[in-house]
Amino acid sequence: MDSGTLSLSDIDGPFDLEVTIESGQTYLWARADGRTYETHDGQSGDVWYWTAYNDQVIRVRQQGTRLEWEATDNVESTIVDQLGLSDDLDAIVESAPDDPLITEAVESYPGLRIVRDPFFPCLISFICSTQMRVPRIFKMQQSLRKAYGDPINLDGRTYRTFPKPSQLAGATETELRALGLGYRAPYVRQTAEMVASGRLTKDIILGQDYETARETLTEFIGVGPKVADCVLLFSLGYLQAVPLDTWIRTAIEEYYPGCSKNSYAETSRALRSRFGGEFAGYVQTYVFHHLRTQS
DNA sequence: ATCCAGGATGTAT
DNA sequence: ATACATCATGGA
Repeated sequence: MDSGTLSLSDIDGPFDLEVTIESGQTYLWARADGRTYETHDGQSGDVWYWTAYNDQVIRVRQQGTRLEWEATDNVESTIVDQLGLSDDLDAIVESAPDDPLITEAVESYPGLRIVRDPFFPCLISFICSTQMRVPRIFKMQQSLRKAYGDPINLDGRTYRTFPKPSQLAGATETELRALGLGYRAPYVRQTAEMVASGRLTKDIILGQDYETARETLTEFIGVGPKVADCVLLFSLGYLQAVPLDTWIRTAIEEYYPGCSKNSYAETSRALRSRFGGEFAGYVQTYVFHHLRTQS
């Protein structure tokens, strides 16, 4: 086991571990206290969160300006990357458009950062997210770990890694339905096969501009434009991506009716521009979380 | 019981 | 290209 502490006073802008992990942008971190996802008890200062993938377990907890970690290896750079700690959040917030909804959303959740989940787990989790409530999406990912992941030990406790592409490709549709995936079961299996085959990789997508990358991602089964945007934003660092989900579409109707166009691509362009362009995905995530926690 | 959830796919036009 | 029905599951 390895461990260490990251000083959060060295990064640009604030950081809040709880709101970052529990704002519905990642379904790959779990609270070590076993409490339900989205508890929002505001007392997560002592709560460890864990994630596991690629034979690696990571535990983190925040205490003020200290981010403690324990892991199977030295994961400092991984944590900095996955939790968006190298983003200049002060500059991003400063550059956000100045309208009432955005300002209120951004000011309500200081330290909310965009995560960079590992590609395959992010892809699978958002394929599972369609027509599904947030807490259940999280439970589905935990079920996939239990059924297909590898047990891995850290400091006397056993965790399960998120399954690798080959592990999920070997699942049957019947098995996946038994885990409660419903009609998403064949999507998950087929997409896992595609990733395992290596004919469409993360690096190919990363070499493409934003809109091309979104089109390419929809080649995966069960991935439409919205899920593609989520993967681009929450895994691949396309911070201009604005996933158009039901919450954001409602916000468009109420606050930005002019952005409502006849296609996903056009509406996306309009809202992306309205949300400031380069970091529109950040704005989208603040607004999404704000709308969801207000009602 | 009926409705709905961070939508995508298949089919018909 | 665009419109529409259909797709499981569990919680309210």
